[in-house]
Amino acid sequence: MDVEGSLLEFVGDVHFLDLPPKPAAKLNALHPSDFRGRYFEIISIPGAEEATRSTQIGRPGTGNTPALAAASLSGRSKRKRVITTVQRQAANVRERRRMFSLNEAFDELRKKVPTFAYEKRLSRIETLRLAIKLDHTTVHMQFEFVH
DNA sequence: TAGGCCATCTGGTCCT
DNA sequence: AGGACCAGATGGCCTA
Repeated sequence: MDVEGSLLEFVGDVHFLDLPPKPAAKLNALHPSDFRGRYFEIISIPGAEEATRSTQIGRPGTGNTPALAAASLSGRSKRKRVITTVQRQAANVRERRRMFSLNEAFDELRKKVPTFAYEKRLSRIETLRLAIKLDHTTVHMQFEFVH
């Protein structure tokens, strides 16, 4: 595998330096200050944190959503898990935290993949693909060294 | 303006 | 039961 050639594929697409903060896209967020993106801090929603720690989920019956239809097709239970607004907000907070940590991991990975001083930072998919290529190259080199 | 990228929301499923 | 994980949908930002 030609790593250098692979790296060249990313010319013009990569940047070592941080880009200015990018506001979150969704405007119907939970809170007016709920702008973050990967560069923003995760905020807490009143009530949501509490709901995260202690929640009650009602199960009043089944619905008829597309998702349920999909569940039906896959042979899974049709029982719908109904949650309150507060519980949904808490789940959203958890999901944002999860994605935040995922992005932190991506940032860590970006630091480990050698790139040129591009104008843009590596995208997530580029980071993964480059890391895979480098890993393959490393394995190949180790194999040749041993044999 | 189209396409790529990303954050967020959402609901289903998995797992403890 | 409830949190974690996942994927689809949506919409904003940016660049060519």
